Amino acid sequence: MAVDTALLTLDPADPELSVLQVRRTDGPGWALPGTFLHPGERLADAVERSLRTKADVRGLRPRQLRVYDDPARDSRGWVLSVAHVEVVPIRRLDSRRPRDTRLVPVARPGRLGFGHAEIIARAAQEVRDRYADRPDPDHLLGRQFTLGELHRVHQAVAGRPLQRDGFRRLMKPLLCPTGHLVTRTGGRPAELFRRVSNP
Amino acid sequence: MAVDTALLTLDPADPELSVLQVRRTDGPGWALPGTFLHPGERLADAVERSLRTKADVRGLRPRQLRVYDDPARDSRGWVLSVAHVEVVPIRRLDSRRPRDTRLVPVARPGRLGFGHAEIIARAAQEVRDRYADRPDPDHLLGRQFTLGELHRVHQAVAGRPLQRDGFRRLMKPLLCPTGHLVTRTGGRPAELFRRVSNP
DNA sequence: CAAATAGTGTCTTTCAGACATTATGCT
DNA sequence: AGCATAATGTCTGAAAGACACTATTTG
Repeated sequence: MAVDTALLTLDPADPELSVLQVRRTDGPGWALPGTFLHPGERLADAVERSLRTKADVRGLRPRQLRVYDDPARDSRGWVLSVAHVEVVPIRRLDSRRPRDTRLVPVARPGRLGFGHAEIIARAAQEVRDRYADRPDPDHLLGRQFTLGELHRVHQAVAGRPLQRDGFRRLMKPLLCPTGHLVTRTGGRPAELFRRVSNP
Repeated sequence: MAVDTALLTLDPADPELSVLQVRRTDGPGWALPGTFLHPGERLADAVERSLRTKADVRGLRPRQLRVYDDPARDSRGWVLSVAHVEVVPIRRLDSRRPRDTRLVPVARPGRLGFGHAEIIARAAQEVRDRYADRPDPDHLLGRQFTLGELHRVHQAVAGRPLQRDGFRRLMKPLLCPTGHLVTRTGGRPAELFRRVSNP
C-alpha cells in the first residue's frame, strides 16, 4: 500500500501549472513523490512524510484522487497506490534539493512510469475544477490580493485566458474588500481584497 | 485492505433511491456488503466477488468513491476500506436472500458502523450528480423508454420533483428517437427513445 | 500626452423556471 | 364527455460572452 502525490504549484517566471517530480532512487528517470504506508499510519500522514523528506514541505491538506490498483502497474510487485493532489505556493518549495527534484508543466510531464502521467492529468483537472468558481481556494496568493493578481493566478491554473470583466463579476461577490488601495506597477491603483471566511 | 460497496437501486413500489444492506456475520445489525482484498486481486474484482456471494449480482462496473483510513474505524484492527458505488435495476436483485439482505432508502440508512452511513451519503450524491445531465447513465431502464418513464426515474434518483417540461428539453437532444409509439397507461401514446451511443 | 492597469456599463445570447395550451388515447 | 398522460409554445429573469468606455497612475 502506497501513496503518490501530485504536488502542484505555479512558477511565476513561467505562468503554468507545474508538478513536482523527484529523481527515482531505484532506477533512472523521474517520478511523483511517494512512499509506502506504515502500519497504522493515516494516508494524509504518509503524504506529509513523503513530501517532508523529499521537498521539505509541511502543513499539507492532501486530497485523495483515487486508488490505482493495476497489478502490472509496479514491476516490483503488487502495490496499491492512493493518488493525492496538493497545491502550494512556490516559495514553500524553496528549500527543496534542486539536483533531485524538478518542476515540470503539467501539460508536458515527460515520460513517467507507474501511471504517474495519468495521476498528473487527473490532479490538474481536479485543481482546475476547484478554481473554476472559488477565489484561489488553495492559497497560492497570500491573505490579501488585487483582482488583477487573482485573475493572473486563475488564468495560469486554467491554462487558458479568462475574460477579465466576466472574471471580476464572478469573483467580486466572493471577496471581502479591505478598502485599501495599492499601486504595484504603473497603472491605476487597485483595491485589495481578502477571502470571505479565512482562518 | 477491504472494499465496501453502496449498491443502489430503485424500488418501483416506493420510488426512492435505496441501498442494499446485508446482515452482519460478526455481530448484530446491518452493514454494507464488503470483503477483504485477496492478494493480487483488483478492487473491481473484489467488489464483484462480495456482491456475487451476498446478493447474486454480476456484471458490475463499480466506481470508486474514496478510501476510508481512520484507524479507529474498524474495531477489529487496522483496515483501509475503498468505498465503491454501483447502480443496478431492482430485477437484478431478485435472487438475493431476503432474510440476510434488505433495501433501505438512502435518506434513512439506519444505524450502521464503520462509517457506512457516510459512504451511503457520498454514493447517493455521486449518483445524483451523474444523473443530473445524462439520461439514465446506469441503465435503470432498459434499452428503450419514454420520456415519462425517464422523468420518473430521474425524479426518484434526485429525491425531489423535477419540472416536467424543463426535463424534456434537457434530455431530448441526448436521446435517439425510434419513431415508435407506445401506450402504457391511459393517456396519449408516448414516443419511445434510445440512448444515443449504446453498446 | 502616451502607455499601462483598474474598474464599470451595456448589449446580446443562452438557458432555466414557470405557466399555459394543444394532442391523443382510455373509460 | 371527461380524465389522464404526452408534447409543445411562450414569457421572464438570471447568467455568460463580448465589446466599449471611463478612471488613475507612471514615465
